[in-house]
Amino acid sequence: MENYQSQEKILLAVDCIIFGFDKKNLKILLIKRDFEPERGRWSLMGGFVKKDETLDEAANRVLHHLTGLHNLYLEQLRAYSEIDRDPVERTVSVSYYALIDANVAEGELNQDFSAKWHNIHEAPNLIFDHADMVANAMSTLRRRALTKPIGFELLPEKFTMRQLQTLYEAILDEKLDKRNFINKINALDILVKTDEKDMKSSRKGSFLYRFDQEKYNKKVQECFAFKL
Amino acid sequence: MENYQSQEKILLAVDCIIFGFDKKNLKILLIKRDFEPERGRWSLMGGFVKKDETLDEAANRVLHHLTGLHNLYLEQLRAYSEIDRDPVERTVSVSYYALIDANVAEGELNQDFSAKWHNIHEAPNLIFDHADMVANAMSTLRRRALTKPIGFELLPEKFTMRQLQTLYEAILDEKLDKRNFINKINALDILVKTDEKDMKSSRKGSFLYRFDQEKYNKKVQECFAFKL
DNA sequence: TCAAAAGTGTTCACCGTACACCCATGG
DNA sequence: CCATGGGTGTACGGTGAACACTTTTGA
Repeated sequence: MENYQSQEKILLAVDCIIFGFDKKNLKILLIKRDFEPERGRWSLMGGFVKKDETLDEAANRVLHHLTGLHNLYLEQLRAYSEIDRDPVERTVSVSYYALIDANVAEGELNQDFSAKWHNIHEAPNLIFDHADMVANAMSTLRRRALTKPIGFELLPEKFTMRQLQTLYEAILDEKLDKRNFINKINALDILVKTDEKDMKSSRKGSFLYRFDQEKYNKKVQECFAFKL
Repeated sequence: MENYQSQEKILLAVDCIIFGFDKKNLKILLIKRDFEPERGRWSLMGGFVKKDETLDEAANRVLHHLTGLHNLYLEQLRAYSEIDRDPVERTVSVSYYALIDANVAEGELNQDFSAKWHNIHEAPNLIFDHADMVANAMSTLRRRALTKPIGFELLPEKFTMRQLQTLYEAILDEKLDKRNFINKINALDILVKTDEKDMKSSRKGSFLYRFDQEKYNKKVQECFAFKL
Protein backbone atom coordinates (compact mmCIF):
# COMPACT_ATOMS: atom_id res chain seq x y z
CA MET A 1 0.00 0.00 0.00
CA GLU A 2 2.67 2.46 0.95
CA ASN A 3 4.80 1.84 -2.08
CA TYR A 4 5.57 5.26 -3.52
CA GLN A 5 6.39 3.99 -7.00
CA SER A 6 3.04 2.45 -7.68
CA GLN A 7 0.94 5.39 -6.64
CA GLU A 8 -1.06 7.48 -9.07
CA LYS A 9 -0.07 11.09 -9.54
CA ILE A 10 -2.60 13.81 -10.06
CA LEU A 11 -2.70 17.27 -11.59
CA LEU A 12 -2.67 19.88 -8.87
CA ALA A 13 -3.80 23.48 -9.35
CA VAL A 14 -4.41 26.63 -7.38
CA ASP A 15 -7.28 29.05 -7.95
CA CYS A 16 -7.31 32.52 -6.48
CA ILE A 17 -10.32 34.43 -5.25
CA ILE A 18 -9.03 37.98 -5.51
CA PHE A 19 -11.02 40.42 -3.43
CA GLY A 20 -10.65 44.11 -4.01
CA PHE A 21 -12.18 47.31 -2.72
CA ASP A 22 -12.54 50.49 -4.74
CA LYS A 23 -13.60 52.90 -2.00
CA LYS A 24 -17.22 51.89 -2.43
CA ASN A 25 -17.83 48.25 -3.34
CA LEU A 26 -16.36 44.87 -2.63
CA LYS A 27 -15.24 43.25 -5.87
CA ILE A 28 -13.65 40.14 -7.22
CA LEU A 29 -11.20 39.95 -10.07
CA LEU A 30 -12.13 37.48 -12.78
CA ILE A 31 -10.49 36.55 -16.06
CA LYS A 32 -12.07 35.71 -19.36
CA ARG A 33 -10.73 32.41 -20.61
CA ASP A 34 -9.25 32.48 -24.08
CA PHE A 35 -8.43 28.81 -24.20
CA GLU A 36 -10.41 25.59 -24.13
CA PRO A 37 -12.32 24.27 -22.39
CA GLU A 38 -14.89 26.94 -21.61
CA ARG A 39 -13.24 29.57 -23.80
CA GLY A 40 -14.92 32.93 -23.40
CA ARG A 41 -16.41 32.24 -19.99
CA TRP A 42 -15.44 33.91 -16.74
CA SER A 43 -13.14 32.13 -14.36
CA LEU A 44 -10.99 32.59 -11.33
CA MET A 45 -7.31 33.15 -11.98
CA GLY A 46 -5.51 29.89 -11.52
CA GLY A 47 -2.67 27.71 -12.62
CA PHE A 48 -1.05 24.34 -12.22
CA VAL A 49 1.36 23.65 -9.40
CA LYS A 50 4.86 22.74 -10.46
CA LYS A 51 6.98 20.06 -8.86
CA ASP A 52 9.43 22.47 -7.36
CA GLU A 53 7.08 24.94 -5.75
CA THR A 54 4.77 24.89 -2.78
CA LEU A 55 1.08 25.77 -3.06
CA ASP A 56 1.75 29.19 -1.56
CA GLU A 57 4.47 29.80 -4.12
CA ALA A 58 2.21 28.70 -6.94
CA ALA A 59 -0.56 31.03 -5.78
CA ASN A 60 1.90 33.89 -5.49
CA ARG A 61 3.27 33.20 -8.93
CA VAL A 62 -0.19 33.12 -10.45
CA LEU A 63 -1.19 36.33 -8.71
CA HIS A 64 1.97 38.09 -9.70
CA HIS A 65 1.51 37.01 -13.26
CA LEU A 66 -1.91 38.62 -13.34
CA THR A 67 -1.43 41.74 -11.25
CA GLY A 68 2.28 42.46 -11.45
CA LEU A 69 2.18 42.75 -7.66
CA HIS A 70 4.37 40.83 -5.21
CA ASN A 71 3.68 39.79 -1.66
CA LEU A 72 -0.04 40.22 -1.76
CA TYR A 73 -2.03 39.11 1.22
CA LEU A 74 -2.85 35.50 0.52
CA GLU A 75 -4.41 32.71 2.50
CA GLN A 76 -5.11 29.10 1.69
CA LEU A 77 -8.75 28.10 1.86
CA ARG A 78 -9.42 24.48 0.94
CA ALA A 79 -8.96 21.75 -1.62
CA TYR A 80 -11.58 20.84 -4.23
CA SER A 81 -11.37 17.33 -5.53
CA GLU A 82 -14.56 16.22 -7.23
CA ILE A 83 -13.56 13.73 -9.90
CA ASP A 84 -15.07 15.58 -12.83
CA ARG A 85 -14.67 19.13 -11.67
CA ASP A 86 -12.40 19.74 -14.63
CA PRO A 87 -13.75 17.88 -17.66
CA VAL A 88 -10.42 17.67 -19.42
CA GLU A 89 -8.44 15.83 -16.81
CA ARG A 90 -8.63 14.92 -13.14
CA THR A 91 -7.39 18.00 -11.34
CA VAL A 92 -7.43 18.77 -7.65
CA SER A 93 -7.44 22.46 -6.95
CA VAL A 94 -6.58 24.38 -3.81
CA SER A 95 -8.31 27.73 -3.45
CA TYR A 96 -6.64 30.82 -2.08
CA TYR A 97 -8.03 34.20 -1.31
CA ALA A 98 -6.15 37.42 -1.83
CA LEU A 99 -6.96 40.92 -0.65
CA ILE A 100 -5.86 43.94 -2.62
CA ASP A 101 -6.67 47.58 -3.10
CA ALA A 102 -8.61 47.52 -6.35
CA ASN A 103 -7.55 51.04 -7.27
CA VAL A 104 -3.87 50.22 -7.11
CA ALA A 105 -4.30 47.02 -9.06
CA GLU A 106 -6.49 48.46 -11.80
CA GLY A 107 -3.72 49.95 -13.88
CA GLU A 108 -1.23 47.15 -13.54
CA LEU A 109 -3.30 44.22 -14.70
CA ASN A 110 -1.71 41.96 -17.25
CA GLN A 111 -3.70 42.53 -20.42
CA ASP A 112 -3.24 38.94 -21.55
CA PHE A 113 -6.03 37.71 -19.34
CA SER A 114 -8.85 40.14 -20.08
CA ALA A 115 -9.26 40.51 -16.36
CA LYS A 116 -12.06 42.60 -14.96
CA TRP A 117 -13.29 43.60 -11.54
CA HIS A 118 -16.84 42.50 -10.82
CA ASN A 119 -19.03 43.70 -8.04
CA ILE A 120 -19.38 40.76 -5.67
CA HIS A 121 -23.15 40.69 -6.06
CA GLU A 122 -23.12 41.05 -9.80
CA ALA A 123 -20.59 38.42 -10.73
CA PRO A 124 -21.25 36.36 -13.85
CA ASN A 125 -21.57 32.59 -13.89
CA LEU A 126 -18.23 30.91 -13.45
CA ILE A 127 -16.73 27.74 -14.86
CA PHE A 128 -16.32 24.44 -13.02
CA ASP A 129 -16.81 24.75 -9.29
CA HIS A 130 -15.49 28.30 -9.12
CA ALA A 131 -18.76 29.68 -7.79
CA ASP A 132 -18.48 27.33 -4.81
CA MET A 133 -14.96 28.56 -4.24
CA VAL A 134 -16.12 32.16 -4.25
CA ALA A 135 -18.99 31.48 -1.86
CA ASN A 136 -16.66 29.69 0.50
CA ALA A 137 -14.11 32.51 0.30
CA MET A 138 -16.80 35.07 0.98
CA SER A 139 -17.93 33.18 4.00
CA THR A 140 -14.35 33.01 5.30
CA LEU A 141 -13.83 36.70 4.64
CA ARG A 142 -16.91 37.49 6.71
CA ARG A 143 -15.84 35.31 9.54
CA ARG A 144 -12.47 36.99 9.49
CA ALA A 145 -14.00 40.45 9.46
CA LEU A 146 -15.94 39.54 12.57
CA THR A 147 -13.06 38.07 14.53
CA LYS A 148 -10.07 40.09 13.46
CA PRO A 149 -9.40 43.53 12.06
CA ILE A 150 -9.51 43.69 8.32
CA GLY A 151 -8.87 46.39 5.81
CA PHE A 152 -5.17 46.98 5.86
CA GLU A 153 -4.79 44.92 2.71
CA LEU A 154 -7.84 46.32 0.95
CA LEU A 155 -7.52 50.03 1.57
CA PRO A 156 -5.01 52.62 0.41
CA GLU A 157 -2.43 53.68 2.92
CA LYS A 158 -4.54 56.55 4.15
CA PHE A 159 -8.30 56.35 4.35
CA THR A 160 -11.24 57.89 6.11
CA MET A 161 -13.30 56.27 8.83
CA ARG A 162 -16.20 56.26 6.47
CA GLN A 163 -14.25 54.27 3.88
CA LEU A 164 -13.32 51.67 6.48
CA GLN A 165 -16.93 51.47 7.58
CA THR A 166 -18.10 51.13 3.99
CA LEU A 167 -15.67 48.25 3.55
CA TYR A 168 -17.08 46.45 6.57
CA GLU A 169 -20.59 47.10 5.37
CA ALA A 170 -19.73 45.66 1.97
CA ILE A 171 -18.18 42.54 3.49
CA LEU A 172 -20.91 41.92 6.04
CA ASP A 173 -23.62 43.10 3.69
CA GLU A 174 -25.39 45.18 6.32
CA LYS A 175 -25.53 48.77 7.47
CA LEU A 176 -23.57 49.64 10.58
CA ASP A 177 -24.10 52.46 13.04
CA LYS A 178 -21.50 55.17 12.56
CA ARG A 179 -20.89 55.88 16.24
CA ASN A 180 -20.78 52.29 17.36
CA PHE A 181 -18.44 51.45 14.51
CA ILE A 182 -16.01 54.20 15.42
CA ASN A 183 -16.07 53.23 19.09
CA LYS A 184 -15.40 49.63 18.24
CA ILE A 185 -12.53 50.44 15.90
CA ASN A 186 -11.00 52.86 18.36
CA ALA A 187 -11.19 50.24 21.09
CA LEU A 188 -9.00 48.00 18.92
CA ASP A 189 -6.29 50.64 19.05
CA ILE A 190 -4.88 49.91 15.64
CA LEU A 191 -5.43 53.23 13.85
CA VAL A 192 -3.37 56.39 13.80
CA LYS A 193 -5.18 59.62 13.02
CA THR A 194 -3.16 61.81 10.68
CA ASP A 195 -3.65 65.58 10.55
CA GLU A 196 -4.54 65.43 6.87
CA LYS A 197 -8.06 65.67 5.60
CA ASP A 198 -9.73 64.18 2.57
CA MET A 199 -11.60 67.13 1.03
CA LYS A 200 -13.06 65.18 -1.88
CA SER A 201 -15.84 63.50 0.00
CA SER A 202 -17.47 66.49 1.65
CA ARG A 203 -17.33 70.22 2.22
CA LYS A 204 -16.18 69.82 5.74
CA GLY A 205 -13.54 67.24 4.87
CA SER A 206 -12.78 64.14 6.88
CA PHE A 207 -9.63 63.11 8.66
CA LEU A 208 -7.42 60.44 7.16
CA TYR A 209 -6.20 57.50 9.20
CA ARG A 210 -3.38 55.04 8.81
CA PHE A 211 -3.06 51.57 10.30
CA ASP A 212 -0.44 51.14 12.98
CA GLN A 213 1.08 48.17 11.21
CA GLU A 214 2.68 46.67 14.27
CA LYS A 215 -0.44 46.78 16.41
CA TYR A 216 -2.54 45.67 13.46
CA ASN A 217 -0.42 42.58 12.86
CA LYS A 218 -0.49 41.73 16.52
CA LYS A 219 -4.28 41.85 16.58
CA VAL A 220 -4.53 39.75 13.44
CA GLN A 221 -2.32 37.08 14.89
CA GLU A 222 -4.18 36.81 18.16
CA CYS A 223 -6.34 33.72 18.65
CA PHE A 224 -4.27 31.70 16.20
CA ALA A 225 -1.70 30.44 18.64
CA PHE A 226 -1.79 26.94 20.04
CA LYS A 227 1.01 24.98 21.62
CA LEU A 228 0.75 21.22 21.79
CA MET B 1 0.69 27.73 -19.98
CA GLU B 2 -2.73 26.11 -19.80
CA ASN B 3 -1.77 23.04 -21.75
CA TYR B 4 -2.93 20.10 -19.66
CA GLN B 5 -0.60 17.57 -21.30
CA SER B 6 2.59 19.31 -20.38
CA GLN B 7 1.81 19.83 -16.71
CA GLU B 8 3.59 18.00 -13.94
CA LYS B 9 1.58 15.60 -11.82
CA ILE B 10 2.18 15.21 -8.15
CA LEU B 11 1.58 12.58 -5.49
CA LEU B 12 -1.39 13.51 -3.39
CA ALA B 13 -2.10 12.12 0.06
CA VAL B 14 -4.48 12.54 2.95
CA ASP B 15 -3.52 12.41 6.62
CA CYS B 16 -6.09 12.03 9.36
CA ILE B 17 -5.96 13.53 12.81
CA ILE B 18 -8.26 11.18 14.68
CA PHE B 19 -9.53 12.65 17.92
CA GLY B 20 -11.15 10.42 20.47
CA PHE B 21 -12.56 10.73 23.95
CA ASP B 22 -12.56 7.94 26.51
CA LYS B 23 -14.83 9.49 29.15
CA LYS B 24 -11.88 11.28 30.69
CA ASN B 25 -9.21 12.49 28.28
CA LEU B 26 -8.94 13.83 24.78
CA LYS B 27 -6.77 11.52 22.70
CA ILE B 28 -5.39 11.09 19.22
CA LEU B 29 -4.97 7.84 17.39
CA LEU B 30 -1.49 7.28 15.98
CA ILE B 31 0.05 4.41 14.09
CA LYS B 32 3.52 2.98 14.32
CA ARG B 33 5.06 2.82 10.88
CA ASP B 34 6.33 -0.56 9.83
CA PHE B 35 7.66 0.61 6.50
CA GLU B 36 10.35 2.97 5.28
CA PRO B 37 11.04 5.78 5.59
CA GLU B 38 10.83 6.43 9.31
CA ARG B 39 9.98 2.82 10.16
CA GLY B 40 9.14 2.44 13.81
CA ARG B 41 8.19 6.06 14.42
CA TRP B 42 4.74 7.36 15.21
CA SER B 43 2.67 8.89 12.47
CA LEU B 44 -0.81 10.01 11.58
CA MET B 45 -2.88 7.54 9.62
CA GLY B 46 -2.73 8.48 5.97
CA GLY B 47 -2.69 7.25 2.43
CA PHE B 48 -2.34 8.24 -1.18
CA VAL B 49 -5.28 9.57 -3.13
CA LYS B 50 -6.31 7.48 -6.12
CA LYS B 51 -7.33 8.89 -9.47
CA ASP B 52 -10.93 7.84 -9.11
CA GLU B 53 -11.70 9.09 -5.63
CA THR B 54 -12.18 12.50 -4.05
CA LEU B 55 -10.17 13.63 -1.07
CA ASP B 56 -13.15 12.98 1.20
CA GLU B 57 -13.46 9.49 -0.18
CA ALA B 58 -9.76 8.86 0.30
CA ALA B 59 -9.92 10.04 3.90
CA ASN B 60 -12.94 7.86 4.54
CA ARG B 61 -11.25 4.87 2.98
CA VAL B 62 -8.13 5.36 5.06
CA LEU B 63 -10.15 5.76 8.25
CA HIS B 64 -12.28 2.75 7.53
CA HIS B 65 -9.21 0.71 6.84
CA LEU B 66 -7.85 1.56 10.27
CA THR B 67 -10.94 1.58 12.43
CA GLY B 68 -13.38 -0.61 10.58
CA LEU B 69 -15.90 2.19 11.03
CA HIS B 70 -17.85 3.86 8.25
CA ASN B 71 -19.25 7.38 8.04
CA LEU B 72 -17.14 8.86 10.76
CA TYR B 73 -17.34 12.58 11.30
CA LEU B 74 -14.68 13.98 9.05
CA GLU B 75 -13.68 17.47 8.02
CA GLN B 76 -11.02 18.75 5.67
CA LEU B 77 -8.46 21.03 7.25
CA ARG B 78 -5.77 22.21 4.86
CA ALA B 79 -3.11 21.22 2.37
CA TYR B 80 0.55 20.85 3.26
CA SER B 81 2.91 21.28 0.39
CA GLU B 82 6.47 21.97 1.51
CA ILE B 83 8.75 20.52 -1.15
CA ASP B 84 10.68 18.19 1.13
CA ARG B 85 8.01 17.36 3.63
CA ASP B 86 8.23 13.75 2.51
CA PRO B 87 11.89 12.87 1.82
CA VAL B 88 11.10 10.04 -0.58
CA GLU B 89 9.08 11.92 -3.12
CA ARG B 90 7.28 15.20 -3.57
CA THR B 91 3.92 14.67 -1.91
CA VAL B 92 1.23 17.18 -1.16
CA SER B 93 -0.96 16.11 1.71
CA VAL B 94 -4.40 17.28 2.76
CA SER B 95 -5.15 16.91 6.46
CA TYR B 96 -8.52 15.82 7.82
CA TYR B 97 -9.76 15.59 11.32
CA ALA B 98 -12.08 12.91 12.55
CA LEU B 99 -13.99 12.66 15.80
CA ILE B 100 -14.86 9.31 17.31
CA ASP B 101 -15.78 7.72 20.60
CA ALA B 102 -12.47 6.18 21.66
CA ASN B 103 -14.21 3.43 23.61
CA VAL B 104 -16.13 2.18 20.63
CA ALA B 105 -13.11 2.29 18.39
CA GLU B 106 -10.71 0.61 20.78
CA GLY B 107 -11.76 -2.95 20.07
CA GLU B 108 -12.15 -2.64 16.34
CA LEU B 109 -8.77 -1.28 15.39
CA ASN B 110 -7.05 -3.00 12.53
CA GLN B 111 -4.08 -4.73 14.14
CA ASP B 112 -1.92 -4.26 11.04
CA PHE B 113 -1.09 -0.70 11.97
CA SER B 114 -0.05 -0.99 15.61
CA ALA B 115 -2.36 1.91 16.29
CA LYS B 116 -2.54 3.36 19.76
CA TRP B 117 -4.47 6.12 21.46
CA HIS B 118 -2.28 8.82 22.94
CA ASN B 119 -3.30 11.46 25.40
CA ILE B 120 -3.23 14.70 23.46
CA HIS B 121 -0.67 16.23 25.80
CA GLU B 122 1.56 13.19 25.91
CA ALA B 123 1.86 12.45 22.22
CA PRO B 124 5.24 11.24 20.93
CA ASN B 125 7.25 13.00 18.26
CA LEU B 126 5.74 12.52 14.85
CA ILE B 127 7.24 12.10 11.41
CA PHE B 128 7.37 14.74 8.70
CA ASP B 129 5.13 17.73 9.40
CA HIS B 130 2.53 15.69 11.26
CA ALA B 131 3.02 17.64 14.48
CA ASP B 132 2.06 20.82 12.62
CA MET B 133 -1.01 19.08 11.33
CA VAL B 134 -2.02 18.02 14.82
CA ALA B 135 -1.49 21.50 16.26
CA ASN B 136 -3.56 23.02 13.49
CA ALA B 137 -6.30 20.44 14.00
CA MET B 138 -6.31 21.08 17.73
CA SER B 139 -6.68 24.77 17.14
CA THR B 140 -9.59 24.15 14.75
CA LEU B 141 -11.24 21.79 17.21
CA ARG B 142 -11.06 24.45 19.91
CA ARG B 143 -12.48 27.10 17.66
CA ARG B 144 -15.30 24.76 16.77
CA ALA B 145 -16.00 23.92 20.38
CA LEU B 146 -16.37 27.63 21.09
CA THR B 147 -18.67 28.44 18.18
CA LYS B 148 -20.76 25.32 17.74
CA PRO B 149 -21.92 22.43 19.87
CA ILE B 150 -19.55 19.53 19.91
CA GLY B 151 -19.60 16.12 21.46
CA PHE B 152 -22.13 14.16 19.52
CA GLU B 153 -19.39 12.46 17.58
CA LEU B 154 -17.06 11.93 20.51
CA LEU B 155 -19.43 10.63 23.16
CA PRO B 156 -21.43 7.42 23.45
CA GLU B 157 -25.12 7.68 22.69
CA LYS B 158 -26.01 8.37 26.31
CA PHE B 159 -23.76 10.34 28.58
CA THR B 160 -23.83 12.39 31.73
CA MET B 161 -23.57 16.17 31.93
CA ARG B 162 -20.31 15.71 33.72
CA GLN B 163 -18.89 13.69 30.83
CA LEU B 164 -19.86 16.40 28.37
CA GLN B 165 -18.30 19.02 30.59
CA THR B 166 -15.13 16.96 30.95
CA LEU B 167 -14.95 16.75 27.16
CA TYR B 168 -15.17 20.51 26.82
CA GLU B 169 -12.59 20.95 29.55
CA ALA B 170 -10.26 18.58 27.74
CA ILE B 171 -10.66 20.38 24.44
CA LEU B 172 -10.36 23.88 25.84
CA ASP B 173 -7.77 22.83 28.39
CA GLU B 174 -9.39 24.74 31.23
CA LYS B 175 -11.74 24.14 34.11
CA LEU B 176 -15.33 25.22 33.62
CA ASP B 177 -17.93 26.11 36.21
CA LYS B 178 -20.48 23.33 36.59
CA ARG B 179 -23.56 25.54 36.88
CA ASN B 180 -22.63 27.91 34.11
CA PHE B 181 -21.80 25.02 31.84
CA ILE B 182 -25.18 23.38 32.38
CA ASN B 183 -27.00 26.65 31.83
CA LYS B 184 -25.14 27.26 28.62
CA ILE B 185 -25.76 23.76 27.27
CA ASN B 186 -29.42 23.90 28.21
CA ALA B 187 -29.78 27.24 26.46
CA LEU B 188 -28.64 25.53 23.26
CA ASP B 189 -31.63 23.22 23.52
CA ILE B 190 -29.96 20.22 21.91
CA LEU B 191 -30.08 17.68 24.73
CA VAL B 192 -32.78 15.29 25.80
CA LYS B 193 -32.75 14.11 29.40
CA THR B 194 -33.51 10.41 29.65
CA ASP B 195 -34.93 8.91 32.81
CA GLU B 196 -31.97 6.58 33.12
CA LYS B 197 -29.15 7.14 35.53
CA ASP B 198 -25.51 6.22 35.34
CA MET B 199 -24.82 4.61 38.73
CA LYS B 200 -21.14 3.92 38.11
CA SER B 201 -19.87 7.39 38.76
CA SER B 202 -21.43 8.09 42.14
CA ARG B 203 -23.71 6.81 44.84
CA LYS B 204 -26.48 9.13 43.93
CA GLY B 205 -26.21 8.35 40.24
CA SER B 206 -26.40 10.93 37.47
CA PHE B 207 -28.94 11.32 34.72
CA LEU B 208 -28.03 10.31 31.21
CA TYR B 209 -28.67 12.59 28.26
CA ARG B 210 -28.94 12.06 24.56
CA PHE B 211 -28.43 14.58 21.77
CA ASP B 212 -31.52 15.61 19.86
CA GLN B 213 -29.88 14.84 16.54
CA GLU B 214 -32.07 17.10 14.49
CA LYS B 215 -31.62 20.15 16.70
CA TYR B 216 -27.92 19.35 17.09
CA ASN B 217 -27.34 19.25 13.35
CA LYS B 218 -29.24 22.47 12.90
CA LYS B 219 -27.06 24.24 15.45
CA VAL B 220 -23.90 22.86 13.89
CA GLN B 221 -24.86 24.10 10.48
CA GLU B 222 -25.72 27.60 11.63
CA CYS B 223 -23.26 30.32 10.67
CA PHE B 224 -22.03 28.35 7.66
CA ALA B 225 -24.56 29.59 5.18
CA PHE B 226 -23.80 32.21 2.60
CA LYS B 227 -25.62 32.96 -0.62
CA LEU B 228 -23.83 34.80 -3.38
C1' DT C 1 -28.33 80.35 3.79
C1' DC C 2 -28.62 75.78 2.88
C1' DA C 3 -27.28 71.24 1.65
C1' DA C 4 -24.25 67.40 2.69
C1' DA C 5 -21.26 64.81 5.20
C1' DA C 6 -18.40 64.77 9.68
C1' DG C 7 -18.04 64.26 14.29
C1' DT C 8 -19.37 63.15 19.01
C1' DG C 9 -21.75 60.37 24.33
C1' DT C 10 -25.18 58.32 26.91
C1' DT C 11 -28.58 55.02 28.24
C1' DC C 12 -30.36 50.50 28.60
C1' DA C 13 -30.93 45.56 28.09
C1' DC C 14 -28.89 41.32 28.00
C1' DC C 15 -25.37 37.97 28.53
C1' DG C 16 -21.59 35.88 30.73
C1' DT C 17 -19.45 35.03 35.06
C1' DA C 18 -18.77 34.34 39.83
C1' DC C 19 -20.27 32.02 43.57
C1' DA C 20 -22.33 28.09 47.93
C1' DC C 21 -25.43 25.02 49.64
C1' DC C 22 -28.55 20.93 49.93
C1' DC C 23 -29.57 16.17 48.11
C1' DA C 24 -29.41 11.25 47.46
C1' DT C 25 -27.27 7.04 48.13
C1' DG C 26 -24.00 3.04 49.08
C1' DG C 27 -20.94 1.50 52.09
C1' DC D 1 -23.91 8.35 59.64
C1' DC D 2 -20.78 9.95 56.61
C1' DA D 3 -18.31 10.52 52.40
C1' DT D 4 -18.85 11.34 47.58
C1' DG D 5 -20.42 13.32 43.55
C1' DG D 6 -25.06 15.36 41.68
C1' DG D 7 -27.92 18.95 41.20
C1' DT D 8 -29.64 23.76 41.50
C1' DG D 9 -30.38 29.87 41.29
C1' DT D 10 -29.02 34.61 41.91
C1' DA D 11 -26.50 38.96 41.87
C1' DC D 12 -23.34 41.87 39.45
C1' DG D 13 -20.58 44.09 35.98
C1' DG D 14 -19.37 44.69 31.30
C1' DT D 15 -20.28 44.69 26.58
C1' DG D 16 -22.99 45.59 22.56
C1' DA D 17 -26.90 48.16 20.51
C1' DA D 18 -29.95 51.96 20.00
C1' DC D 19 -30.23 56.60 19.41
C1' DA D 20 -29.97 62.76 17.72
C1' DC D 21 -27.93 66.87 17.40
C1' DT D 22 -24.19 70.21 16.27
C1' DT D 23 -20.36 71.55 13.14
C1' DT D 24 -18.17 72.91 8.94
C1' DT D 25 -17.93 74.98 4.54
C1' DG D 26 -18.55 75.20 -0.55
C1' DA D 27 -21.91 76.41 -3.65
